[in-house]
Amino acid sequence: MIDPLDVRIIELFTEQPRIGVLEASRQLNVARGTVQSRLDKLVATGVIRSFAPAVDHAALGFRVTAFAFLDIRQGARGAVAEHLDRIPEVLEAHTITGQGDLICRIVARDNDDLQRVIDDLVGDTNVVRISTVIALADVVEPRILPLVRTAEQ
Amino acid sequence: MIDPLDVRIIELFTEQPRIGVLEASRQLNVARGTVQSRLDKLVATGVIRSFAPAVDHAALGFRVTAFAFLDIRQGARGAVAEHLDRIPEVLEAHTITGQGDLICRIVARDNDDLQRVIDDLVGDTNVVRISTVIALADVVEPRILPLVRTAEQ
DNA sequence: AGAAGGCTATGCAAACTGTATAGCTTTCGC
DNA sequence: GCGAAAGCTATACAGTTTGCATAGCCTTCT
Repeated sequence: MIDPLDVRIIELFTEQPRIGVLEASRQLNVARGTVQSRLDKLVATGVIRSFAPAVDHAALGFRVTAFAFLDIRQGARGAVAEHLDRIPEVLEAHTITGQGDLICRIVARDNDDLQRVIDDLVGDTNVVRISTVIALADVVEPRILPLVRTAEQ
Repeated sequence: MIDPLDVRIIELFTEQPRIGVLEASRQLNVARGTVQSRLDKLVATGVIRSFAPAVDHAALGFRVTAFAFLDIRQGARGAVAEHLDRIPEVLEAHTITGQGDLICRIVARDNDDLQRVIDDLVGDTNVVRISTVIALADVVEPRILPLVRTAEQ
């Protein structure tokens, strides 16, 4: 799937994103064309999804993160999906196994604002029930490099 | 906080990350120095956390995503954090309010592999109980732009 | 053994970046 | 209202990087 050089390339661009292909090739002691073709391949195979800037919602003023579990009316998934899609504070949502039908990651400016967002969520009559937990501290910061290293070879 | 031009810059670099400052300035009809200073400021204020490549764990062979809720022994948060940190399949973890002490996002190659990861999680004696839900479908793909737009001005 | 694939090394024109300067306009505080 | 400060435009230039192409070498697969 990916080899050690791929891993090092991903690590390097994660740690020093503005580095450029040429400088990367110098630091890795490989030819520039190699880095270029490896990068191209990583993008082509979907391993690297994008080089989009990572935006910090906290820096934008949305300091509260919460997870919401929604029970929805049977067969209403599509409608609920549209509803969720219209709420910017919903950063992602998945259907899940087990009790509850959906899990959503939501953000808000503060706890009062979170109430507004939750009210917005339950404003859809297809949402039968909602339970919410607030994320307090990041025990493990969002990361992917350790996984990349285990995927090597 | 951020103004419409900042939003357009973030949008542009999200949609066409390899675009470069010069081409961005052309598309936005502003001077190159403006884009450059705006970008610098967005990075300096932390709104843009990084330009790291976004790695797709599914493309690496980790096709199953799950959320695990851990009950842990009182006062053992630090120990558990270290434990979680050593498991590459734990992509993030937060302490949360309400029942349960931690929520983790974990990935695995398949359902069997998920069992292995869960076994690894419960291998810590400080983990009293764990319940897991598997993410089936992405109802709302991870996103941030809608939120960025609402943060404008 | 031959073919295919991947890496190295090299070359060149075109484009981009970093950095700096000067002028213009808008905004802000007094 | 006025001066100061801040932000944007426009321009300049050297140095660097990119995109693209080519040729040789080595390893792996058939």
